[in-house]
Amino acid sequence: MKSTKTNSQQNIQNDLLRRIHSGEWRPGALIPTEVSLAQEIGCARTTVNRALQKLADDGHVVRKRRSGTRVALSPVRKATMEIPIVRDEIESKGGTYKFMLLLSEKKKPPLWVQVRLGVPDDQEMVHLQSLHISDNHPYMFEDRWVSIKAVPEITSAPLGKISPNEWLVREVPYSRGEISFSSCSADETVANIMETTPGSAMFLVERSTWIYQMPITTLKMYYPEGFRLITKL
Amino acid sequence: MKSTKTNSQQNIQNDLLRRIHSGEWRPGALIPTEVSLAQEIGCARTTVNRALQKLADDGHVVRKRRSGTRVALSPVRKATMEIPIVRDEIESKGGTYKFMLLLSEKKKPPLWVQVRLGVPDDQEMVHLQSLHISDNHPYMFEDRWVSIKAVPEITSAPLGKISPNEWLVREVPYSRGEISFSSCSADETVANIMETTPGSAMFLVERSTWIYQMPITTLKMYYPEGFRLITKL
DNA sequence: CAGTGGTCTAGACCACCAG
DNA sequence: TGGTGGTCTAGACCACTGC
Repeated sequence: MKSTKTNSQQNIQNDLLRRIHSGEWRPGALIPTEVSLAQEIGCARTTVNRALQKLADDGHVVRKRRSGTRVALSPVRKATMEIPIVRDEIESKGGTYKFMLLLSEKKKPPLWVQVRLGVPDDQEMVHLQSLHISDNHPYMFEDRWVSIKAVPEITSAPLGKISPNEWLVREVPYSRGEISFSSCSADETVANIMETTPGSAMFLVERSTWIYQMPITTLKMYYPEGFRLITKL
Repeated sequence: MKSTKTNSQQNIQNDLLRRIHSGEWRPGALIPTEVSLAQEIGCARTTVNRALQKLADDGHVVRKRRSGTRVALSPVRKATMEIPIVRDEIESKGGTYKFMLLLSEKKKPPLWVQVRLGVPDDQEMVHLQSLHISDNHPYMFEDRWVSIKAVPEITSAPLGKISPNEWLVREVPYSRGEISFSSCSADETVANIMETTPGSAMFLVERSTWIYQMPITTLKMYYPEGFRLITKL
């Protein structure tokens, strides 16, 4: 009747979104059932189901058995964001990437590492500090701790040539991770390394990974003020 | 042969993930085709397809027609994070939420608003500043601009009682949004409002929304140092 | 051109839960 | 208990792309 091209899942999804945005279905309102939508559109229920599931994943609708599908009350719920890989990030902006290992030592972990990863205080780890450079300017300072128990090969890895991150990503799989974003003031050490002034507002990304309960690595990444992490909704 | 329970998409997905994490398929390696996996597992190809698509969505594998499915080289690619709704955030921590409107005026937008939203400089907007409070302590400071053209009702909304965010979410649908995270130093105004010291490192969240090319609103949310946004990988 | 993933169909059965 | 979404099956055709 009114269908223009194909009954693709994408078209159906867009159509449903349009009807939500147009106000045809207000927030909280009940949407027709999958069966009736399929009849109206003239496609298989499976196709409608996939479209609605996608909309539910994106937080636009809320689905419940028996009671049906409703337009979400708070459409702003989730955002999928790309985790920046430093080298790609720099090179995609046209910069030249360099990396410098500043420190490599074997040491017992400080308190924040014990807390983040859940490791005992008497187990030695590898402590790495490195600077990521874009066009000869400091771009990000990385302070990393790696579990020797989980990754014994780390002690003989060629970390002068390849960055710890790229080495670990290539060599060590993980099953679970956590990432957090916050702000912090630059202490004197970090300020010196990043060529900024002590007390300036740094953007801090922390990441930890595990392989089935066994801690692998945790790190802090310090970005200078002005760095922005952007994502579409 | 070896299957234990059901051939659910979830089980298959977990099984495939396990085989990736165990090292059976190394990063960059080619995974068997959907057809052969379906045969091996004893299920329909559709089911394998859905499992693999999910893994691709999560960034664990990369799929290409004709060439097949490979284990991703950089398994850390995307993270879906929950966008904090201030009231929920506070109340879920057991705090008491309050909200205070500090400023409400009609004004031509400053440069940063023009840039973020793409609005002309001569079109008046509503400028709102409000403070979100947890247990009588400043929690977040919000600096918002709303397009009168897109939302004429804003001028008569009861913004003393309900927060601008909750009012907009309930009344105005949007089709596109952008959100960004960064750090900044507190200027004197913000420091006073948030009861912190000027120069301290704030965590800044900016959000803008549009409805089909028409700008609706943009805002900056200032969180104090110590605020962390956490997400699982 | 042939083999891979991408997706739609039609039908079926199941799980949940408001009435 | 009946109606809703959740999901699997078997089959089909299409779109892309490396060979």
